[in-house]
Amino acid sequence: MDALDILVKHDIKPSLQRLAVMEYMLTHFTHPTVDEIYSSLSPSIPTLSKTTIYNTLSLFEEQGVVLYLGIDKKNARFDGNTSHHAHFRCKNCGAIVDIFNQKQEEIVLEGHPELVIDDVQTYYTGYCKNCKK
Amino acid sequence: MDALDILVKHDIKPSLQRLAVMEYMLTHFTHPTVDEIYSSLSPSIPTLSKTTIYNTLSLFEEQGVVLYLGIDKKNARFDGNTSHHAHFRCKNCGAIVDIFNQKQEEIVLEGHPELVIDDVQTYYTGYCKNCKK
DNA sequence: ATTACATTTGTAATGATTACAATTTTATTT
DNA sequence: AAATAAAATTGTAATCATTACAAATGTAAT
Ligand SMILES: [Mn+2]
Ligand SMILES: [Mn+2]
Ligand SMILES: [Zn+2]
Ligand SMILES: [Zn+2]
Repeated sequence: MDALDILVKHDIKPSLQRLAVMEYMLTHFTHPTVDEIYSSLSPSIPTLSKTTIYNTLSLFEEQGVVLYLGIDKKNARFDGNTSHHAHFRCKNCGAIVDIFNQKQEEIVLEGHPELVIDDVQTYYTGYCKNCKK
Repeated sequence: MDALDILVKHDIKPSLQRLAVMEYMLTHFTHPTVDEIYSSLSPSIPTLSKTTIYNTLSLFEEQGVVLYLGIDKKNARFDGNTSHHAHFRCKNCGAIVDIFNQKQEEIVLEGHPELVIDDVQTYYTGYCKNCKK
């Protein structure tokens, strides 16, 4: 399913800018920052504004086509993969990698029937292969 | 174990300000922001600076006596309870409550022997008892 | 008492995010 | 097709949490 399909399916009008951002998120699973997305798209869309990236990602998040990740103290991170998975951030190089863990599936919130759970995010922190001494 | 014991045990010199912050964290498990801690302590320590709160929490986090929580987009949150537990944030009222889940204990990172894991944080999001319609 | 070192404080700088009004684009009506 | 209305984009300014830094204060060692 391509960018256009996803936007249409979520009742998001597929403008040039929105399609470009969606396309980017579907081809870059590096959990990019707003700046990274802007820097990458800006050359091909010279009039692009960073505000549009903020607006677009905010809209995408509301509609559930991207995931907001609060794993990075400094910048917001976004994920085009909305399926259930965890994340790992390397304290040294800052890389954020996906963790597809079968046990992850078992994390259900028992003992708290009073809470309505919409979302779960699990963030691991440590050192990646390249950065562990 | 009181505030002084904890600081001494972690090789943190127990200044008046540090003791006050530690004491606060041991009596308020509301996952407070820097501002909340500052506002609460400021009256009794009139010369207190907000920078000291930042410095102190940063030091405490390095020494592992408090936990940094990235569950809130706006402000950093801190937790005086460093034992293994998850957190839930209500989208409406912003309350952050502890989740002590037995299954939580099972979350071990398999299938990624190349990663050195230092920490895991699980953040649930949704609506609390008061806020669900 | 003097000196060195650690901590605290106040202020200024940083920088990501948001607010907002003007402009441009797209859709609807005449 | 022109006019009008609505939606989206853009640029700039404001916000505000956090950090940087140097001066002041407090504490320990000589
Ligand atoms: Mn991911
Ligand atoms: Mn907690
Ligand atoms: Zn790394
Ligand atoms: Zn609530």
